[in-house]
Amino acid sequence: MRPTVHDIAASAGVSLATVDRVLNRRPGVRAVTRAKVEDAIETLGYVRDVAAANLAKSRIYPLVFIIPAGDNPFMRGLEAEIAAAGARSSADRTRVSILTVPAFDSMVLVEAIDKAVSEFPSGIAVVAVDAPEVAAAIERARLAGVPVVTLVSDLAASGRDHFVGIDNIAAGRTAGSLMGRFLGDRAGPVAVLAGSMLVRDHRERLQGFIAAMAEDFEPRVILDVLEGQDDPMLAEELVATCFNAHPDLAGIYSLGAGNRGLITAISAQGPRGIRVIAHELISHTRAALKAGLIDAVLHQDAGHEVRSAIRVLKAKADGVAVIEAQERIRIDIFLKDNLPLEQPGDLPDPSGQDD
Amino acid sequence: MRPTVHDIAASAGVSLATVDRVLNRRPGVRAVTRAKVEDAIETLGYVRDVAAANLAKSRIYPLVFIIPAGDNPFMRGLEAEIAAAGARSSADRTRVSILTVPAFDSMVLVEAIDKAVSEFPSGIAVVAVDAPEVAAAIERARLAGVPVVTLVSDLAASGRDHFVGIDNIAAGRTAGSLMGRFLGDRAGPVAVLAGSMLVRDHRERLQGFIAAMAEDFEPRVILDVLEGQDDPMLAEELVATCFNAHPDLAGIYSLGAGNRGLITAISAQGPRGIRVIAHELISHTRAALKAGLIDAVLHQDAGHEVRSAIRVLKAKADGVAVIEAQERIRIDIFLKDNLPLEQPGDLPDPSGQDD
DNA sequence: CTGTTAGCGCATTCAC
DNA sequence: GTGAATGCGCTAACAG
Repeated sequence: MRPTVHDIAASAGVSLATVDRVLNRRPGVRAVTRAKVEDAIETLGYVRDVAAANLAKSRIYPLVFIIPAGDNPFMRGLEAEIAAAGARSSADRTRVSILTVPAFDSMVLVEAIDKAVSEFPSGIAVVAVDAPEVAAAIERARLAGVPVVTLVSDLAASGRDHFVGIDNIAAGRTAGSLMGRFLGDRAGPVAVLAGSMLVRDHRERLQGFIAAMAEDFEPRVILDVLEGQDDPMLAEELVATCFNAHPDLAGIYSLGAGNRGLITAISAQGPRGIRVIAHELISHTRAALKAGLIDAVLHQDAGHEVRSAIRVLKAKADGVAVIEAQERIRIDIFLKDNLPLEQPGDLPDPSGQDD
Repeated sequence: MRPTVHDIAASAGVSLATVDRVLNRRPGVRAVTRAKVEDAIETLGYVRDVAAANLAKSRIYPLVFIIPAGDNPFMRGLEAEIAAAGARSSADRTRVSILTVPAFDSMVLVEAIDKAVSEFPSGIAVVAVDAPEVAAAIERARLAGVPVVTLVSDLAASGRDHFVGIDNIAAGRTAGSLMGRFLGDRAGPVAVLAGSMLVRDHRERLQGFIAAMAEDFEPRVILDVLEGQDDPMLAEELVATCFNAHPDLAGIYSLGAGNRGLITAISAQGPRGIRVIAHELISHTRAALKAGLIDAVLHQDAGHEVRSAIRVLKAKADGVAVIEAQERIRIDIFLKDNLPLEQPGDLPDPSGQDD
């Protein structure tokens, strides 16, 4: 039987209240008494029953997720996963709320963070915008004692407690490595379609892609990056123009969220054997993968990210350790041959817009 | 505030004990009373607090893992992950024990299952051997009310509650798809190195590989499968012989656990530009990936599998639902560019033997 | 500074 | 058939 507070109280010759005080590092205990108790804890190998503690405290963990608004399907899928976690929240004593803010607007994001902090939640998960004022806001949250994790897009300089997301440089390298192997001896330049070079994820993916292509394969021209602003119309136009300008185009790496435009442009060209690698498995990319229009899709599992963020925030709030391996978000690689079954709640595309 | 048993007792005009009886479907309640209570449960939207219930019951979940003995590094890594979960077991009210049995010996496995069942654990996870007597043993376990999940290797006919592992046909298809793309226009046959065709996982991977190669790419000779019995010496010999017999060999798919022999044989050949795809990320395959001797490694995350098995068994024991998406074991694809950081406890290779 | 007591939500004796 | 009382391991008033 595991030792309980009673056991350590008896062993140390004190009362439950005193044991509780040292367990929870509360003041009002003499150093000697404290030492006796800590000794007993040590020798008995006591570990606190968190479930019982939470029961006694009637503790719930209010958690705030701050994510970009807009019709980016990945973000909407993320939101759906957060909502799904919220529906399960009674089981894990958690209460999650979602704040959506205009994408890429650091000032509004700062306001949202400050507002969230003012309500003293147990933790905040935020899709960060790469700006100093945001880092400062996160810093304020931490000073207020509110754990913060960055989600999907990191902001290391902020001193956030943890980052929940993939290694985007590695993702770019992976795309480059696959592209190099897929192309083999085939000549011709490679195009890169991004959303915006102002976003850290996109920059890092590009950086990794270029590095891997350069290090491991024969020299190959990589065309100037096309910035589609994650807008399907613009992306389609850019890609179509690129096709015309480079009839010998060998491959395309789409590292952002402009995939519907990309797919439209590729379809319009007919089969030219161009190798295509894109990011995020959503309905459009899934269909294109099946149809052979896209060769591979790199992906991050939004459900995993949300569950991980919740586990990590709870752990930080309780000051306990997490299982590192469980919180590592994988760079999933999907070919048409290892597609997971489509599930009802999976990354919906509610607006019928694009990604 | 969530409704509690008190609320529903008050609402139904009965006592706590009666509420408890209908909650736990115990006899001794009149139909009318039961109806009243169920009504209150329904209208108040009561959901039981499992943590509190477990506290009251002082419940722990004894879980038994039955896995193959021997020096297969994947299995030893699996064992390490089970042990790691055991070390954390106090947190989740779980107590895991490990039974190792000789590999591929169905009779001993049956004995182990029956023995485990006789101690009435909360659940059993077993790396199944594909044999009818094993299916029968699993069936007996379920009749005894003990939930069973198959781990890594399935046995669907057994009526197990759940399978924790990857889709091996999809894994084979994925390997085939990658191989086809990696080879491109390059001519030459492809070899397949397996452990044994008596094992279901290996059969399924081969089947998927051949199907994908045939469906999606130009016709290509796939040589007769080499059965290395997961023995490094034999595997090396078979691969070396194959190299000599087929100077134009274009690729090798290693779908079993004979990778050290494979790697030795490839190294001995010097660079011939042969495309190699293997299974399971362990120290040898990791090194070979970095060195460029292997192009890609398909992998299943043993840590995830163990944690999933525990979650599923607990859920089955409590008769509650699992989060499907969380329990789907991915076919991880590793290139040298997306290798996870090597962690101390990761898939050790304790015996210095092989895989 | 330290101890006593009640209670978190639920399960389980025992009476009635 | 049903209810009252006690306790699981822990925290939080409130006394002293």
